[in-house]
Amino acid sequence: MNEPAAAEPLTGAARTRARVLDAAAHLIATVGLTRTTTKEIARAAGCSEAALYKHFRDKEEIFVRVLRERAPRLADAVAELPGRAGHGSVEEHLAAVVRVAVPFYRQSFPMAGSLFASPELLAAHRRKLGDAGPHHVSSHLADYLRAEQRLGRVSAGTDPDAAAMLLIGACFHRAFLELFYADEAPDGALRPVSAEEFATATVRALLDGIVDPPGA
Amino acid sequence: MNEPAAAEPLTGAARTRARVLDAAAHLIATVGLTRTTTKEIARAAGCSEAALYKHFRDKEEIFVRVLRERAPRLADAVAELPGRAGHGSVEEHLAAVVRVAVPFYRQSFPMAGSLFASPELLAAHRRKLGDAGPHHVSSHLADYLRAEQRLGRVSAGTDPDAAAMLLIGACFHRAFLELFYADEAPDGALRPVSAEEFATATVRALLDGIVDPPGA
DNA sequence: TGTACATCAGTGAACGCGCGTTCACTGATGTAC
DNA sequence: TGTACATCAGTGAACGCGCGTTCACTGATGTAC
Repeated sequence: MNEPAAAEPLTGAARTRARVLDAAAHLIATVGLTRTTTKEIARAAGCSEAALYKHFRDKEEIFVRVLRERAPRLADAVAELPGRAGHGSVEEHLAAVVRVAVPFYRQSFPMAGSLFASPELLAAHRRKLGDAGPHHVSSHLADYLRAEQRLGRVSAGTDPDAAAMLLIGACFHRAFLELFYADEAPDGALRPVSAEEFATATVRALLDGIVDPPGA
Repeated sequence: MNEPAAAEPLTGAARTRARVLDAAAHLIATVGLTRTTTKEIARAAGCSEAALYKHFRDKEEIFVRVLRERAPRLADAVAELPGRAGHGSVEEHLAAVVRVAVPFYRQSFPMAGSLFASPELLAAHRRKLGDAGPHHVSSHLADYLRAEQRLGRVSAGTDPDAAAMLLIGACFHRAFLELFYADEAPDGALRPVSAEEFATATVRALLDGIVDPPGA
């Protein structure tokens, strides 16, 4: 969430506003943008449709606010990583990224995907992204790898941007596949099946590379 | 395309049908699912709205047929790769995959993303995917890596599924970023900027790994 | 303290618009005899 | 060959529905005096 959860419970008007955003975010994720109508939002938020217009100019503003105030921010979490360079193991840090990133993308995908269903929403959203754009995830991860590289814990020949893109990309694609197949994944569609095994196997593959080094 | 392009030019009814599917596919990719209405499809296809219903039961059937008959099939291209194991270089084969996969995903994303805007469409589509499901891309690539592994050109310790997921994931994420930022990418959002450099740098990072092997 | 007024979150009912769909119909092509 | 009929891709106009939005109004809360 972009705005910190209020310490004291929201009251009155602010509370209704928050319930509307929660309801809209939940509907987008579950029944999709197409069926997230003002009527359904109001019903889920427990207010009248007319009440929506006391808090938001129009329906599009509701969606834009959902994206800005209800989208989780993976980038912030990854941004802390460079500060941890040199402590713990690189492998463990990267596995932690995978464990966070896959559920994050799985949660964000329906909302992000719906953006492509209406490009005007996409444009409105993109312009208002400051340091939370989707490319910041891999670029912060690359920063972390550069820091470890300076410490000699990542090999000098590594391209940090490329390595970060490989890892984040794998998480992104994994999340897509999990969503796409929902509960009816055919055998082998998700390999490995368990999230934990996916994290360790993916990180290992990234660390080791897939060809034997010339000197071996 | 799922169905082979007819050698002889389509005539009469079949031609109209094809134009409707082309028009719908183009609209989804450009203005998004939300604004792909029957009126717009008809206008783009050069026929009346009523004519749509001579060829398709309803609007949903148009979308389903677009997905089945107009979605390019990356999986088929990658499926040929295992047969090439042992010829050419591994690096070059993988770079070729990246060069094909990024534009493929960039083209498919709006359509796939729109699926998440209406889950009923997603379910209808998923059920009718035979061997063209999105997970087949990485699983065919894993098959290729296994073949090279048997030939000793990929190291024995490599996990082919994990390595394939890294590479395909990077392509998938790259395509997403290119679309998301369209023509207004902030500095550093796409690194490297050129598609060719992306292909070579990504493959190199995958081949080499990012930590020095113990014996080095 | 009581009274008068202002503010504002919230409502039920109605509005108009654009959507997907259906209707009765046309005109071209094919076919039987 | 001509005539009668069947088929079917295609049309313009209309339909009803559900959508986003607006309307006049209510009732609770705050405030001035």
